[in-house]
Amino acid sequence: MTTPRLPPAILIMGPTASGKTAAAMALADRLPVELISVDSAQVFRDMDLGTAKPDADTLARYPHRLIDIISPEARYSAAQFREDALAAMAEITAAGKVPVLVGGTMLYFRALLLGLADLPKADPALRAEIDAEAAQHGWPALHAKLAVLDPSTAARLHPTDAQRIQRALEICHLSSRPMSALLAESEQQRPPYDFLELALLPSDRSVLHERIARRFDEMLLSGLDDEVRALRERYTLSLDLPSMRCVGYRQVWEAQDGLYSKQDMRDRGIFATRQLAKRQITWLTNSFSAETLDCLDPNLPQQVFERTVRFLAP
RNA sequence: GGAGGGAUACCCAAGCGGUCAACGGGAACAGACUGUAAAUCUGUCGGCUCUGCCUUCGAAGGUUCGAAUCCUUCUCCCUCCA
Repeated sequence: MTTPRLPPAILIMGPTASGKTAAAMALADRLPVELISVDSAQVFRDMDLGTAKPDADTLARYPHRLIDIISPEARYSAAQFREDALAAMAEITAAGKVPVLVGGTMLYFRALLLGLADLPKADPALRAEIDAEAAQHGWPALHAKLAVLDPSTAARLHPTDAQRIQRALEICHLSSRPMSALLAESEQQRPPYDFLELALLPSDRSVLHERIARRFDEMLLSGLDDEVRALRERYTLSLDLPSMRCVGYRQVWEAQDGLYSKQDMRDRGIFATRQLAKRQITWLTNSFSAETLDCLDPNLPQQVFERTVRFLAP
């Protein structure tokens, strides 16, 4: 007796500038699919150029879920993504279509596939308190505190890893249990879908680097500087907001504040994007048992299409 | 033609007689990662037969026990005066 097949879902994962959107559109052209963006930067409204968001026309023809869903003043999270993505997938599946999740935020893919432990959610006030304490005593002091509350987490964190120390302390305070214990108790919960995991990886990283440089120059040419200016006028933003820490936005902002020249800003923007791509690639190759396609192959969209057809029609 | 300033590892840049294979920063490469992830953090980063040795601080000489650091000449770059 065979168990009924789970509804299919397609994952297109790849570093920045790997041609994910083109691949997704190739599917949308010929198959009954709907697209869900898996991108921690494209969730922000009015951040278009720097996040390489598809333009308005493209989005009208190829609607993407989870793009333009929050203000640049707001914060998103992996847990929120999981919830939103699962809701969207259920809707799409109920409508008889196949969800296609496309993007480059590997933590979100991970959260979706493997689930997240039952941890307390972020508490901005508490984080502000912890930040204030860190400003006064330094992160190593907070790391020492954590070593008392949650020795095993402290042991695996470096004393300067501000973000993780903060999160671990936050969990201790909110749940009065150490993060390590909560994680140990959690079970993996893979959603009820039959996933096709595709990884778009470059066979030659230097070619991807060239592509990133070209694309960043295009962003600058098409007015990234003005976009950041407009954002700063329209919203109450600061450099420590997740939106303004996005690659490109941060560098343009700092150049506007005179921290360095336009030329330096370009270089820094390109380097930061390269680092980003590198981290994405590392995640992809280390964390998912995905089928790899070469994102530098000009036939990539066609390959993704063929692979998907084979998957959907066994 | 004259007067100054500068040449340091892949790049920028500190050092100005010994503790210098040479502070920093960037890049590159590797790694960690559970509600900030386009984030945050770590390691390596001249060569080797690697608790030591060898070759490096524009080039060649010199002074000194000892030089990237002082002197001389040369090459190249910048500024100013003609």
